[in-house]
Amino acid sequence: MSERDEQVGYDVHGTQAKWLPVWERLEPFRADDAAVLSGEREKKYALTMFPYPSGDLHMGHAEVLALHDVIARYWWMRGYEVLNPMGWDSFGLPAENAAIRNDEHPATYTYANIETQFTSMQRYGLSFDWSRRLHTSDPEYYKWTQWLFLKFRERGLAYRKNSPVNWCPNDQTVLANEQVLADGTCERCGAEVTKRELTQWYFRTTQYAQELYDCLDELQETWIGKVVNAQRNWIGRSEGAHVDFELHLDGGGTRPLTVYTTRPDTLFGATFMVVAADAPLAAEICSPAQREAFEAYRDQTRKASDIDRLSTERPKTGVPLGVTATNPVTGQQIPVWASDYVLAEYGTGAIMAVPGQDQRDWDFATAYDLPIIRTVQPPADFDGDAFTGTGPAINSANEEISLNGLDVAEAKATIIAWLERKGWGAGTVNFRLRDWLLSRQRYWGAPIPIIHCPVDGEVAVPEDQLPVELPELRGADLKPKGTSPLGAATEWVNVTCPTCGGPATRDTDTMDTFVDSSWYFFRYLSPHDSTQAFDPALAKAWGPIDLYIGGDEHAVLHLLYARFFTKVLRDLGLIDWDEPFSAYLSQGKVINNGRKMSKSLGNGVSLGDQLDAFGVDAVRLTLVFASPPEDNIDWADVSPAGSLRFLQRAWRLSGEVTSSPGASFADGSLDLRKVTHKTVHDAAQLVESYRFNVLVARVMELVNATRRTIEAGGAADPAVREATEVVAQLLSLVAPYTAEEMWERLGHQPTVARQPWPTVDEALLVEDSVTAVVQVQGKVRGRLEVSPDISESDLEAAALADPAVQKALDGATVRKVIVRAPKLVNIVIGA
RNA sequence: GCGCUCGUAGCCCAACGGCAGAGGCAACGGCUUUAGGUGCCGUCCAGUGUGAGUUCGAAUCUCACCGAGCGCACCA
Repeated sequence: MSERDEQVGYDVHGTQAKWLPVWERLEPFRADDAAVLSGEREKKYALTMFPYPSGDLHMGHAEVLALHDVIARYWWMRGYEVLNPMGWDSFGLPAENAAIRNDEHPATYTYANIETQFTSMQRYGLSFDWSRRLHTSDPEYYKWTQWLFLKFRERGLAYRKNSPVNWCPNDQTVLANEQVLADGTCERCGAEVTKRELTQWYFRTTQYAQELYDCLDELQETWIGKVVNAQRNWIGRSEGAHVDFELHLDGGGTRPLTVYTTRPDTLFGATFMVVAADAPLAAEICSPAQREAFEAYRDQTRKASDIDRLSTERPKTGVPLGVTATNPVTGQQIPVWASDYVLAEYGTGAIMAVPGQDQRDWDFATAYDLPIIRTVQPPADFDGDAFTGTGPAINSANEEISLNGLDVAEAKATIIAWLERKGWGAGTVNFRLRDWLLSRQRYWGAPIPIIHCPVDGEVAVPEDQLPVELPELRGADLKPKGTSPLGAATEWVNVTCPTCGGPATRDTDTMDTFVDSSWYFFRYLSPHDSTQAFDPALAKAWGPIDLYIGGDEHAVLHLLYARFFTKVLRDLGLIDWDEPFSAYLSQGKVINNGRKMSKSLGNGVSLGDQLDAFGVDAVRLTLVFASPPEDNIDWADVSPAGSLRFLQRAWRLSGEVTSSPGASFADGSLDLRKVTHKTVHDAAQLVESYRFNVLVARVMELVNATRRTIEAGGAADPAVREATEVVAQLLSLVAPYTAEEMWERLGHQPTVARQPWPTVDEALLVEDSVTAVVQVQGKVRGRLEVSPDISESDLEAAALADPAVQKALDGATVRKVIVRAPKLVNIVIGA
């Protein structure tokens, strides 16, 4: 016992040491599948993002775990059967880099850190069902990651293609689009990402683009808005049209050149075309005369990094391809150019350029002196370049069709219908979302279960041979060399083809670790099942997840991938719901002095130190109380010492209650009982709307009210016992050790956390009297104590009779009286 | 440039369209204490970023602007 503990009487660390083993023995939070399968109890599935084992837990973990635990514990108290599992996302690069540094196996680092984090989580007093613990790097787990990959491939949702891909020169591996930040750097290490042409595995996420987009509407209400918004932006749905131009090749002959445009209404203003310089199409159609210039330009653009390329400040450059195309509405021959401002991977990799209505095309046209035709009438005072606003169409007619005078929306519909009739185009929808590149040239991940055979090509590893386990490599074997380290394990690589029995080789890439985490919440359902990835009956019973809590950094990455996996699993017939996370809440960051905590700034706060100094409960309380969950917490603004003081005040109550357990609360004093029941009533609403910080404030009020009653000589009042028991119960959501200790001191058995939610006596929620405010012209001029069920006419009469109100009225004419019984009267005066 | 979210006491944050303050931190004062710390009691502090609008009434709804955070961005 520290000196401080001795003086205040509350032994923080002793209390922790006392209850932790009791809870381990009682296992109060084990989820009962049978109760849910039988329908005996309603289910709740609480999930928080599982951590990567990169060392011990830090403040960020502490926050999300504390928030998450409030809701899980609340559900238990409300009588639900709660599935609240935890595991580790344990494949990934840090372990591999540590293994190289220390000349060891990545598993050494990984599993040591898992044990450290597990111990810390246990001490942190969380309501996890530890019997469902999993690690994605266990062969028992990644066997099913591989199995799912094969299922996806059977449906054509996993495929290999050659394409320019994002390459991180530091991590020596390819990256998915989602892992490259907006500034062209690696999401993981910050290195500048370059491009490489490689044959890689992809998941066909684009096949689900429309559904992933549409379902966001139903998530709008229950997900935090900015995440839905981020996903909408990332999927990037746009409506437009495909338009076919006839391309005249240099050697004679024609071929169609299809473009995607969101502005088909401006087709009459298309004065040239641009093909992405790095698209194969550009090389195919380039005339011999322009070939040399084109190739020089193309090679130069390939060398440019994304950082340069993405700069919108950069002047437009390009080279003519020496061919022309026919504008289908004007019949004009327009030149075809190659440029790097058109992206090969978006749309068809070619555009119709309408400089009159598109600033990029305008810039290009002015740089190369190409014609500009306006097809939308700008306002008289418009003095910009391209006019991208709406207005009537102009210069847009031929013998067959005229758009002139139509507004943009009408013109679009008209021209699309016409193009469709002519067979020259069609309205279409396009997405920014690309397929998910899942291959990685690193060791510590799930091997891709494919065998390459010179005879049979790509062959799936037969299901009964899964998992394809990682070969034993360590230390220098794992050094990045631009190709997968697995390639060096020749005994592992060289196999016989499952189809023809001839010599063949394994695929040497591993899967992106985001694949592992895209389905872990299914594995929690039956984590020890060796016969299937998960039990569909349990998925039906427990799913979908009722609340998912995690960090914003996964707003598009993990959350989008997990949604994609869920939809595919549904189409595989394994589940019957469409979205994995019914509600999503993102927690803010824990910062210090306005800055992100970091070693270089020297402003890091050690979770372990805080726990040692103030105890688990005070740290948890501080994190929950500091702000709404999604706001950042600045550790400089909060007071764990203040939290500890409050816990001590609450704890002290439990020692001063002199009535016996089981005392009839009905005999207690009404004033305190009303506060108690109102607090319980409001607490439920506060938890369900995730306003945990306000919940804590309300418990503080209840403690204050109870203290006042005791000071007034009410220690034996049953209302004091009732209030203190409620404090213990509500506090168990946030400060489980203190709550359990209070519960015991009040004469009860553990665990307080599994006590049913206190019953609210509705009669106690009704006030005897309320203060009605009387306003004159919206300004408060008087107050009346009235019965809560006073009639509107009585209240109006009382208000008008009030001397203070009479004075304020000063004989003026009452024009109108608004009565909102029992709380408010507003008197409107004047002519 | 487009989009989403948010601006309330010195600070963190509350407030079904109806009295701007629930709770906490900090500060200050008192009591307790040899002292510091702890504890208890009390005090101080804003008219809600700015400007319009809707309304009997706006922190709350609408619009514009300013500022902050986040997402997307040469995506045609």
